[in-house]
Amino acid sequence: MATYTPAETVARSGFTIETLRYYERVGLLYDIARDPGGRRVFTDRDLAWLEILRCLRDTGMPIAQMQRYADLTVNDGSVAERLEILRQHDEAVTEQMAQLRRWRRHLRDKIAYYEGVQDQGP
Amino acid sequence: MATYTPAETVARSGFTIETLRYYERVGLLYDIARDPGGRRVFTDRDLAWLEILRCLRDTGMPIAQMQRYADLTVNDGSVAERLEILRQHDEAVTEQMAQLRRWRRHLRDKIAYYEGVQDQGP
DNA sequence: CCTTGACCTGTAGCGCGCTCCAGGTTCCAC
DNA sequence: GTGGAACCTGGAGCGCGCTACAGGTCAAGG
Repeated sequence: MATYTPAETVARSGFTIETLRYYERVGLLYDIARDPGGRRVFTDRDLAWLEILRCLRDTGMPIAQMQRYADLTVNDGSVAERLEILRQHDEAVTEQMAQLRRWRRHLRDKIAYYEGVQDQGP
Repeated sequence: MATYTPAETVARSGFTIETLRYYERVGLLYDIARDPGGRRVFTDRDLAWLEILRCLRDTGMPIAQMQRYADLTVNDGSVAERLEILRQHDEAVTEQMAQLRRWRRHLRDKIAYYEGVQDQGP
């Protein structure tokens, strides 16, 4: 199984090393291996998990809920509850997108208004 | 012209009174009238402006940029620059929506995977 | 060897966007 | 005219999600 140094993991995950350490501390990363010198050794499994974290984070899931999800995953918790979390989040993301669409319409109306003002000159 | 008490403004704008006071303090609200007792009196113009602020805020514009926009608006600043800000923000919102769409696809793949796992039973 | 730089742990601090006092006024209903 | 709610100002505090030390270890190149 391929392994990755912290620097490689930073490059591949897009998280900073500080964020990775922070995530490990707060329980979003678990069982991260160490080499004999004490340095972190990341695996493909870890990178896959980091991608999930990035997905959840970048779609606005709070850390507390990510912790819940992480806990269910590491402790072989209920698949049903994991599904529940993901489905609810999917709904939240959909709602977020709808909201953004509505506001963008607003924004574009405003832009059109200013374009009209501009055309009429000062 | 219709006027509104702080409580009415809270109800109509969706901001808390604390947020309204904060926005006034940092320069996002300007020339808010006072009644003889010193209380704020909001007008339709203020409510319209609050809706713009809500649009910008809820689509992720940082306060510093809202301040720039507010400054241009209150001081009759360049319409071209206001347009520039709004257009850039429109692009940012569009990018944000595209990102969300991509992540949602991811999320749904994950959900489908768990549904498969669940069907196979324990 | 010695330097250099990536990495470690533990802990403190920060920036953003509010949010919450403290201590006081004003208004309205009774 | 009294009680209570709504409001005021000024300033401190908070929650989130990192981010930045301090002080040290380890590994590789010259």
